[in-house]
Amino acid sequence: MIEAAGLEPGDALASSRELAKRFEVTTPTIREALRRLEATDVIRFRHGSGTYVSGGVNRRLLVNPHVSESRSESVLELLDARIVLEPPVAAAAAAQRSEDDLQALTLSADNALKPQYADERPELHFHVALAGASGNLLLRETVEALLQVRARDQIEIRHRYTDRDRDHADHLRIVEAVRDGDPDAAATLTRDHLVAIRDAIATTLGPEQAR
Amino acid sequence: MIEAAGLEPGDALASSRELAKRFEVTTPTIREALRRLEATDVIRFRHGSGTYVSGGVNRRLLVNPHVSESRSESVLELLDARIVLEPPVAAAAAAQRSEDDLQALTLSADNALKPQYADERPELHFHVALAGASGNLLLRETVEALLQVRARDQIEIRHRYTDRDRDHADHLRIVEAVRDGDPDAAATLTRDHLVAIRDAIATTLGPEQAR
DNA sequence: ATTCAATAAGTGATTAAGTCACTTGATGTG
DNA sequence: CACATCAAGTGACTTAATCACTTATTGAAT
Repeated sequence: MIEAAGLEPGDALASSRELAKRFEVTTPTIREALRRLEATDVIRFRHGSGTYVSGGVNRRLLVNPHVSESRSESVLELLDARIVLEPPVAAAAAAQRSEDDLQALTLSADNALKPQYADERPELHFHVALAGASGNLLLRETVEALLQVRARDQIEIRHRYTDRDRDHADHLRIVEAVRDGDPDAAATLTRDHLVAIRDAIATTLGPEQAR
Repeated sequence: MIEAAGLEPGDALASSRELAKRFEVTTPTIREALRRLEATDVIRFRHGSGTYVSGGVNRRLLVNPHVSESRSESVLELLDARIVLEPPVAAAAAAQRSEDDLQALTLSADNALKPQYADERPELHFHVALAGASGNLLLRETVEALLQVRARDQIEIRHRYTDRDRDHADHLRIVEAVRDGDPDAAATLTRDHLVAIRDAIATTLGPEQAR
């Protein structure tokens, strides 16, 4: 129904009672269906207000909200994965980038200085914008999903361990490489950037957790 | 509760009625909670039998089951993404592989000839096993998730367009490179392998959809 | 002794009608 | 014009059932 009506994030759904009538079931049954959609962030409930379409409608990859962090491994595992995956994405961006992508990239590089927005507006996150510049939506979504893994830790890291000026400088260098259409440089700079973050965290956590 | 009890995939949960008592809510409310868990494949219902823990408990990345394929892009987008992401994963596997990984890899390379199992037992899928050999669980999960995107199409492709003998030969060469601990070769062979599949599909679909 | 159909208990699926909690915009007052 | 009040609409949840399905047990026929 959301698709047929062409609803976009922010739009309101009909009320549970209306939906129940329309689909000829009772409200508890409708709620079960809606709860499933809620779990994958397709919709969101706002008590007393209504049910609204959320960002998940356009997101194919997502992080399982029901897997607790205690069940998953260290933050370093995540950064290791990013070190493997993101450099080639940066290279693809350098090979494919359009004018619009470059603009969005520059914008997000500046926004990196105020990380509080990045959590709500993923498109402003530098690494997401970088993946977006590859022109492949799925790559962008993959990076976006990875950044949601252990999101709490990642925010913590950005706020505490990261040298923001250095981060910004790194980002600008990557943007330059992408603008120049230099895939190798983009990949190398991205790798170095992530390795630096990884090392900073590894030393902070102490050598015993560094694998 | 699943975590606290240490339940694993296949284990049964208490009945809705029991859960309702235990959490001091009524069954419709319990059902809403369970539906959320169902949406991310943490549990699965079997009418008349019970509710069982499913594979999603250990899966951090997953494909949104509520985003229809019509809303997403072409299969080629997916293969392009895999061509970017999987070669470096193969390289990481060549750098890190353990004896166990190599054994699992060889096993899955043989199983590639009977693709029907791959859909139910992801660990037997060659590309998943390859990512697993990197030693990084998150990389494995990422590849696993990508293979779930447009799963129907991918099965179709494996069954119709793929030259199984050639596939198998490609896989064996990749295994060799990983065994030799040669990251560059592993990456190149993986890229070539995926590009070959991409090209086969692109020509089948016709040039008009090849971007 | 074995096989197999009937059965009963347990489980998920859904209904029905209602109450409570919260949000929001309209209303009216100071 | 600012601000408290109110009412309608919405999600959240309850209660007490019934229906549909699975499964292990039972018991009769082979």
